[in-house]
Amino acid sequence: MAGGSSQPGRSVTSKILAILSAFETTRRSLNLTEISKSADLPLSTTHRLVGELVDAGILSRTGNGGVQLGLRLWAIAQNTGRQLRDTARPFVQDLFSLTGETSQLAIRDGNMALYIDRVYGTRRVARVSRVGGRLPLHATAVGKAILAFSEDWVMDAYLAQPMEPMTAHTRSNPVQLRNELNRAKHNGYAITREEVRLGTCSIAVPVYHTGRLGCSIGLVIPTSHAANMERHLPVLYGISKRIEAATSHIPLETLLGIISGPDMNVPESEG
Amino acid sequence: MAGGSSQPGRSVTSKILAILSAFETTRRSLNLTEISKSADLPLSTTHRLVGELVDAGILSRTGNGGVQLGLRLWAIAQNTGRQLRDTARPFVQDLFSLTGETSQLAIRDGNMALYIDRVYGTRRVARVSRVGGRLPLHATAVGKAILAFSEDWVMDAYLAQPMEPMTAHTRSNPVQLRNELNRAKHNGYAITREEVRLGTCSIAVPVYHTGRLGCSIGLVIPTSHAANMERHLPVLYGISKRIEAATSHIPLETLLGIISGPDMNVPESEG
DNA sequence: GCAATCCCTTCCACTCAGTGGAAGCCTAGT
DNA sequence: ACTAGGCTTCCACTGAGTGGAAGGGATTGC
Repeated sequence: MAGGSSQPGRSVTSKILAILSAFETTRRSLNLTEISKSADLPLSTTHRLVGELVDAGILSRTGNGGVQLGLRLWAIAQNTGRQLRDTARPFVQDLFSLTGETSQLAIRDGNMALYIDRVYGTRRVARVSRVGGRLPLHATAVGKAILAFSEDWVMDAYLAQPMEPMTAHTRSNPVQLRNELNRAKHNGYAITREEVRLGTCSIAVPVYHTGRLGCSIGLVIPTSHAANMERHLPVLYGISKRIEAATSHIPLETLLGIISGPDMNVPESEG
Repeated sequence: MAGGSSQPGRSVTSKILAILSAFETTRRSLNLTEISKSADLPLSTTHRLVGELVDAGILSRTGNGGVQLGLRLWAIAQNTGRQLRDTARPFVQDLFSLTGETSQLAIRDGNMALYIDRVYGTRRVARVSRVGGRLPLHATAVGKAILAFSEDWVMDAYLAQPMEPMTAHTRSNPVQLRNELNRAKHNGYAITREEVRLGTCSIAVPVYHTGRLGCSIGLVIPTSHAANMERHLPVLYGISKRIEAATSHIPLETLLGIISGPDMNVPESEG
């Protein structure tokens, strides 16, 4: 190839992924040069690949010479984990209607809580989590619920790795966190108080599937009226039970679309 | 290459797209052989590419040897058109809360209505449209609203091409449809009666953006109580106005993520 | 128990699709 | 007119990608 170099060991597939990943964090449109830097590809290669992806509808050009993710990609990706989202959504809506608080559904994706659905009002509120976004398991209520109610090896593996604090209130000490998770396990629910972001608290409960934890649902509540968050527990438990009933006939795998990426892997033999 | 053949003219990119497209229609997981057939690729090539995509998290393996779309792809794709979805969603929810009927938001994607959001209750109802799915513009109320309230060239171009009927009630005659669209334009809303599927009717109104049509919102109503669908018009107009207000500060392009794919193209000079 | 079927995985010699440096363009700013 | 930044085109080279064929492994049928 030109210059004979061609950065060996990189498959075309990995290059395409690198280009898509450039859009994983930002919601802006990017120009060629930015993509080429972010994907660490020569400009001419980026140019050609982006051109192909645009033709395919995976990416699309904006007016001012930028590039962003295309609707075709979005439409294809909508089929991922559709069963869980389609089934659970009305219940998450109910949760919002009954509490008036931002309602969320999350699953575990490796070491992160992946937000699958989110229902909120028109009132403008500071927004950290977003559908498709991830937050560390130890900082969020839905995450703590996932840790507390999964099989023991999940909590053990998670506590063994370093944990970044997000605010001054975030529990990042393994011993302290283990205590809190055990308490959550005993109580049947998890809470956070300004551990993701100052000004908001949250409360979450697990949703089971065939006896194991499937996902978790929770509320995000401004600190100003989070004094007695536990008043929402009856509703949370009720919705959890209803999601459990509505999803029980669907195998867990097709529900979640299987956890992806670098994983806290399931031990080879059963734990 | 082996055999020296290598189906020339197919870029790796196009092969990857072909594999992803295999999942565009089905929600089942597919096995290698099925993918290889659907994408029209040799089995060994499919095997290698699927392997790479699985490693990247774009696809994921299910327990029983199948493959389905991966969460990573879904998470990346969530950034597409996020502004419109995030902004409009609470209003679509309101629409549902106020009417109790399945509420939808759609945009035009080429010759199809692309469903961007959908809010519905827990009651089991027959479901044709789905988020990320497409239906022909002439068969749906949201589609008719899009045709009726877009610039004239859109309707003209659409009526010039053949239209498939979906039920016995679908308008597929261009003259008849043009009359109906003009009537819709005059009335300010569009309806369908069992034109997508027997047993359901629908009503929709346009949502404007800087004077032009941006998207449309509508309700799907079982024929059994669709006698006076127009009773919902005040709510529909109210919600439309509120979405208009909430999105007015966002440029149309970043809202929609630009229409992709083979298009009824915008005429070169302004029409 | 053996053959048939289906599907997945591995191998490997061939070669063309993909490559990326360099040069050329175009627009905007000074 | 000159500079700077970003986009597009060109093209000779070559190793990444290719796919037919053969090998496994599981399941079914008789």
